[in-house]
Amino acid sequence: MSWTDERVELLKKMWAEGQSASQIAKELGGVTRNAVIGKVHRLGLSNRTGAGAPAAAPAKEAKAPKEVKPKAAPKPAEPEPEAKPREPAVPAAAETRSAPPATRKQIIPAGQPLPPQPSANEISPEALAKVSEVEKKAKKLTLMELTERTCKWPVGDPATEDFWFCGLPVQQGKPYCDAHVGVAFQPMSSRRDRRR
DNA sequence: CCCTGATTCGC
DNA sequence: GCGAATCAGG
Repeated sequence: MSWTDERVELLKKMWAEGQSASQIAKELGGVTRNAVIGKVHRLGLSNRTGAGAPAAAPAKEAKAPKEVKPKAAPKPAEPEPEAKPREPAVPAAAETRSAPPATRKQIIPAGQPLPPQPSANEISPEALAKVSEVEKKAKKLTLMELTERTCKWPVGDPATEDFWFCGLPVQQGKPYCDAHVGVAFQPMSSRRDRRR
């Protein structure tokens, strides 16, 4: 596979969207994430400086255990005369980093406080708070978009438009992201069996 | 162990 | 230019 125009464009697009190199590699196919990263660098867009992203470049030096190669390459800045407006067509799949959708309507209606799963009688309020916070950042994936590494925590009512899966990166091994693991796997404290 | 991007360097 | 190997970190 070679870097055709289209492939490069897709690469640029996805990189701009904040996709990881490995994800891009998967999408493109025929390349590894290393290839993607290498290309990204060659294209000179290693900085994912999108909108308002703080480009704090910490000076990290002396990290070459083998050879010190002071790469004195005076590269001031590349304005990149890109006359290509990004189409914000789909607000639903908005990225998380730069455009927080301001006032998000409360996802969980008061009448139906209990989200998905089961009887999480008493989960630490902090965990719950974490969840509701995370849900704002959720990728909001559909069933088909889930992968082995996306949080499969369902949010909302399946019978409604307001239903999606978290989709954030899972905590290694687990089926859920960090926050949802917190409420999914309880310390099994109050798991008292009521005698029936 | 899973992942991330960054860098080097032989090709 | 390309990207595997490696590095450095989460």
